[in-house]
Amino acid sequence: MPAKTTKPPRRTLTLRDVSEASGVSEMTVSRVLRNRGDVSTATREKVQAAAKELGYVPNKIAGALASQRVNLVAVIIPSLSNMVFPEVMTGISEVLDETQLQPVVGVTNYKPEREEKVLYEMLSWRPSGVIIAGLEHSDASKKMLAASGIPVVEIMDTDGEAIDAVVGLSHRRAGRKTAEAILKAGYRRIGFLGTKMPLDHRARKRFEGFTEALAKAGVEIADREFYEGGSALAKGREMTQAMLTRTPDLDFLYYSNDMIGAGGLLYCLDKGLDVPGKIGLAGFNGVELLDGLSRKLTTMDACRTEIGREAARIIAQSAEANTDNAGGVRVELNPKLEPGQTLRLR
Amino acid sequence: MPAKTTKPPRRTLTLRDVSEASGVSEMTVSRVLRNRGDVSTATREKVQAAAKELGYVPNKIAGALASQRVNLVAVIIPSLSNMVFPEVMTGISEVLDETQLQPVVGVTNYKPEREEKVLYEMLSWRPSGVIIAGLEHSDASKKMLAASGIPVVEIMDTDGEAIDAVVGLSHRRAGRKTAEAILKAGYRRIGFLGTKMPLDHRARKRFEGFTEALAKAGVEIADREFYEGGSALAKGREMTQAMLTRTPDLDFLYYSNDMIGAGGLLYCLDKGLDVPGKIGLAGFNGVELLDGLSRKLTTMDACRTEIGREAARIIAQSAEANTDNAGGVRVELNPKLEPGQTLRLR
DNA sequence: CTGAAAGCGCTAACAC
DNA sequence: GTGTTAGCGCTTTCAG
Repeated sequence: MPAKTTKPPRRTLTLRDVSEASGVSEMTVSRVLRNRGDVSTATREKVQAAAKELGYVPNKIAGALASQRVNLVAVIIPSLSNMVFPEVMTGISEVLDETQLQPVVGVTNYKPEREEKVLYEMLSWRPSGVIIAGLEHSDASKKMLAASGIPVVEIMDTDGEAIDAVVGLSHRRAGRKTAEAILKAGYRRIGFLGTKMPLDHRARKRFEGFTEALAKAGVEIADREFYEGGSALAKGREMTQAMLTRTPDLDFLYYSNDMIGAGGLLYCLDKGLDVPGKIGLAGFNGVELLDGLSRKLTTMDACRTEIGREAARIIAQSAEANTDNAGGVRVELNPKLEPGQTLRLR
Repeated sequence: MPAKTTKPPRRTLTLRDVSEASGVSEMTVSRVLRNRGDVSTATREKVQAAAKELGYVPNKIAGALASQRVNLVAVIIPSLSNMVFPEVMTGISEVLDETQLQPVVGVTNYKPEREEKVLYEMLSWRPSGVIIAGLEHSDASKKMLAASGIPVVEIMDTDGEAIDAVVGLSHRRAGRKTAEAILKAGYRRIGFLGTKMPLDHRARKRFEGFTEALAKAGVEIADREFYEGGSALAKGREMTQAMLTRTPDLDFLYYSNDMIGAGGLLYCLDKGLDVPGKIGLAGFNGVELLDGLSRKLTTMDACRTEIGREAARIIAQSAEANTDNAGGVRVELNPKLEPGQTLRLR
């Protein structure tokens, strides 16, 4: 048995290996592999054959260091488990697929300190741009973003100060508009059901806009209930039951998202309640997933795919122009209430 | 106006900047920032202060190139929009959060050529390991994985040949067990509803196992229906209606996933059908999201979180040991049918 | 069309 | 405890 040896560092193939295998200089091999500059068809084919034969995969780390270019876009979002962010991702991918850029996602779980860490990690890879959810960030995060020297697009929300570009909608206004529609339909005894998370700023802003619009009409929220964790559908059901038991004379329930709204709807239908006659319901998001429910929930589409697309477009343009910011573009979408079948018509 | 100038290359802060700002050598600054080696508290603090003040973010590209170490784990999955992969991600993150490793996800949309491209891109960043869904890959993909010199864990499925390690379950067996339970409950006129995608190998294997077990009992699928795209809940509803209209004497419907199963269940309940007396239903996955339905769907939990956790553990161990593969570990989970309330008891 | 030389920003390894 | 030196694997630049 041989004496104790230090493990040889594992090695992967390099340009040099392809160069030697093909008898072409490293530089020309590099040109072929990147489709840059003119290379004769003969050498091109020789190189490609050698690379494929060896199973060579270029080392982007070295390439990025040398070229000072990294075609990654950092996408920082709070969660992947509710339906909203995967749709944003779809929009982003759709646009970036047409470019050299690639999205890389980081998930914060709605925690500022995690956001800070994720951001730091991603920035340390020197991406070509950042798409980040929300306008609320820790001071350190803001500083990093400002100092990053790359385009930054904050998405989802427009109620607040942006660092660079923003694409989203006013959740305060969304809450207000929903309240107005509910009042106009004649409902007056209104309950609110939402997430407990104080860090879901957008849900908070919708709630604020909602109560504000009610107040203007002299109406106050008659009851409220908050939840945390678990299956949103089940929670919506439970919360609705609890609330209607406690406050039986409610005639409308506003949910902070469609999933709990759907749970509430199922509960009401199971109980044989007259929806939307006796009691109306509304959610928020426009989750396509729920299209198969017996009755279409009143909601407001958060335009998630469109937000993703637009943010990606802004990044792609800035990257192309090689600017160090996104020029402070501001895109505010203005979603309408989709009446569905759980809000009575007047 | 100044003469036309070439844009100065944008520069971010480097170790050198921190070194100059703190009056400490680059090497020592590097040590402080990585918590490596002994550095006096005095210099440590000087350096940290300078770094924070400048808003310095280290350049991992350079670091990775120099150290030949990249603490990324490539995770390659078909989709983020059904509920299954986000849960796998949860399991992966849970375990990797305890380590230096970071997951980076790539999405293939069930397309082998996309998988190949995503894999190539990810391998070009020289990750510490790969977690990839399924056992079916293009030859080129298999070659790349084999040549990568890093641990590879294939997840979800165990019906086939693995490249290195595998963590999953036998979908063929899952289909078989479901069929056996259905037969045992006395159902005989059975319909199948699933995705059209020929590339969802796991759904295909469940179907194969299912029909195989039925055949053994002399039973044949009485009707079948496949869908593509759109809201799964809505599709489940539509397909169920179509099938029950076409073949009214069916007494059981097996769905290839819980979402369409839920759509079917909603349809049956809306129609006032006697579930599970007159007609039984079963899905696959154990989607927690659906817990709030009026009746709990019979299903089989695919152990998604556990699969993610186990795969991550294997990668973490291999990375720690600095081996160039995962040692061909094989973990096969064995989920049981969860009877729920849409399968009649005998 | 092809090649040679000079780094990119950091860290390993070793000296002091 | 701290500094010095030599690359990591590629691309940029410039010369043929």
